[in-house]
Amino acid sequence: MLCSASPLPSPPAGGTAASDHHARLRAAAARSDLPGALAAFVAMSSSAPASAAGPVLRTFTSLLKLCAARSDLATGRTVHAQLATRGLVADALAATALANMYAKCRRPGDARRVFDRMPVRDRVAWNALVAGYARNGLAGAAMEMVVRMQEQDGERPDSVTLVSVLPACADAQALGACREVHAFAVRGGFDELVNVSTAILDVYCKCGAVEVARAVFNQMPVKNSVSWNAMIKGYAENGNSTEALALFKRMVGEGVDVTDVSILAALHACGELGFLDEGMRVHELLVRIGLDSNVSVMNALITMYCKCKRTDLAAQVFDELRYKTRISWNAMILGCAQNGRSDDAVRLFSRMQLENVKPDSFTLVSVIPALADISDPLQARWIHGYSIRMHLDQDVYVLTALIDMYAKCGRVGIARNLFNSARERHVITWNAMIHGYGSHGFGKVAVELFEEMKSTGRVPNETTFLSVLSACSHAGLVDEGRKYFSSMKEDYGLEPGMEHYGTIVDLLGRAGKLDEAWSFIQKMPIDPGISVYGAMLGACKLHKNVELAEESANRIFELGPEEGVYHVLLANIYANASMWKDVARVRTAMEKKGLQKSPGWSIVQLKNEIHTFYSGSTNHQQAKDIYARLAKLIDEIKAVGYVPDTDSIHDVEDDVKAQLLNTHSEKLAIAYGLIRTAPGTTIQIKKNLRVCNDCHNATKLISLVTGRKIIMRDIQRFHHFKDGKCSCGDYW
DNA sequence: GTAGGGTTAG
Repeated sequence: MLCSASPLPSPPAGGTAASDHHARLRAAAARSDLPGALAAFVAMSSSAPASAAGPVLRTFTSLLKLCAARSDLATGRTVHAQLATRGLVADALAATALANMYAKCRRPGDARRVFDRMPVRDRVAWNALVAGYARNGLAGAAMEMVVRMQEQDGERPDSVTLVSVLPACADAQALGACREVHAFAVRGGFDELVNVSTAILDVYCKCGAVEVARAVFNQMPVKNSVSWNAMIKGYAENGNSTEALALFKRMVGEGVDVTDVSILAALHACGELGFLDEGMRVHELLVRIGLDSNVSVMNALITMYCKCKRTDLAAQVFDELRYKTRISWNAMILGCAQNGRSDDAVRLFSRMQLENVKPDSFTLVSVIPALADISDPLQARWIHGYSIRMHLDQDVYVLTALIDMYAKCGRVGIARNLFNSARERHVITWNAMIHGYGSHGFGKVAVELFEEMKSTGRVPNETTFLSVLSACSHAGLVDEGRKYFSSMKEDYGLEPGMEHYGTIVDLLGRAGKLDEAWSFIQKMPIDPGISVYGAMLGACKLHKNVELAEESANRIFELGPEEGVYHVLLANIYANASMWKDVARVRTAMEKKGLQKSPGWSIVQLKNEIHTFYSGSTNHQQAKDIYARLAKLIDEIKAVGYVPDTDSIHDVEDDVKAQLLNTHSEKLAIAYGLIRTAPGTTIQIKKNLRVCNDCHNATKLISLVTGRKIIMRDIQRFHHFKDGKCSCGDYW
């Protein structure tokens, strides 16, 4: 059964046809022309007797190599069958090529079967199996094979073995195994080889030991582009984009060949750091070295510009891209969505479909948040149906985005149904659902879900805690919130971040425990940021505490906020206490710093249209009807006890104050919603700021006198108004 | 016949 590869069998007399086929096959294989090679192969096999004039082993192996490169399992199997009829499958060369083919076609089990039938296995065969397991995610098996090749066959691993098994160590996050391989490589002198040392430093990076990797890198006698790239990438992936970029610049400076991979890593780092100028320099460089024809590089360039908040520059690159891949579209859509350009994201998504580019889960995960932001229930339902038609609705990423979207469209019930029907749930899926409940004020349900999550063995992360803490805050669950905050570090070893501290201040502050909130801030192990003092300031407004408000505001102003909201908050707190001089002082300071208060707007969502209202806006087509309806509405709610809350307005007479209040954007939006919808229809409003006290109060009464349910999404959370009450329990 | 770095995600 054993067949030797050499000497080459000579063609039988008159077998010119067979050798012609053979020559054709060799030529096709050399051109990487698999169909051509296969055609010649089949012709040759049928025209010549299998025994004598059959193709020589080398043609088999080169054909198998081609199949492996193209993951063409069907052709690979044909070749396997031909080898079998000739009794060649036990040959070391053929079997190794076969095992390799199966491994590259994602059939490690078949690779193993071929391997097991080999009567004698040499080091190359072992190596092929190790590499096969490693590349198919079977890290444990790959490492085990390295042990067995030594124990079973007495084969010493060589450099190929090491380079093959190292990615498996990374996969398994096996730092210990990596150290072992490293030690072995040093003992055998393999670390002199650039590819071995590069693979070692790469695995150290992937196991989080970047500094060890750097030591290996520094000691390498010879480095090439791949070594530099692995090290740069290592820094970038371990959150050290600064060092990644520095190393990239050194690479350029030392004249090392910059490749597409180096550029990809550099762009990634620039994006992470938001370094637009550096990013543009990399852009120039990549054009100079002709990498602007490389789509992957251009896609990374789009992402870099988006991360630097320059969707305009990204769009320019995108538009000028001659060959766009699906990833180009995905990167651009995501960039728009993450820069608040939800409409553009949705428009691009439509264009993508017009141009017949098939979306994938990445596309949906990018466009669904944009639709969540737009909050149009009709479009929400449409994208859900679309995800189902594309068979992507059970993809965890997509599903999680859908849950989040439904919650943001005010449909927590649908979100929960999706959550329940999920075949697979990641931590983030739980987070989205918990956050959904919290934002709607269902703090108790959020807490129950959190408990269920823990009891089913899921490990919460920082975001889970943020969601559950914020849920507690919005529902006034102070004790639970305190408990979870300490559990974070004690039970899960998670270090609270600025946002967690801010949420606890919010929790305590809303509940009126201002002193406790203040001393909590004083004891923080990290320097409190604007968000923390901002939460404190909000609580001071709610509970009318001027003294602590001033303290908090002063800290905020020292930190240099970019928005005028904090000045406005402080001015309102002074106004409430009738401290008019202070009001004027804060206003002047705000103007001096050139800070502005963003104008408030509300949108009302009708069946398939969205209408935006600004405070006092009169440019709507039906403005007259709207103001008339609103006036009537105010009379109706006054009859059930509405008293305008003019606290937040000053400098003008009382009747003007009431007038100003009555033209708040949310009231206009509600009035329009009432005009345009049938009795009993739920009205859905979205507001860009926090809803004001007076509008909150008025909306409660409007829900009472009209018998309508009103769902209002403000910047903080959702309010469900029904029968004169709000789901937030007046606690927001 | 086996082999190092690699674009988009909640």
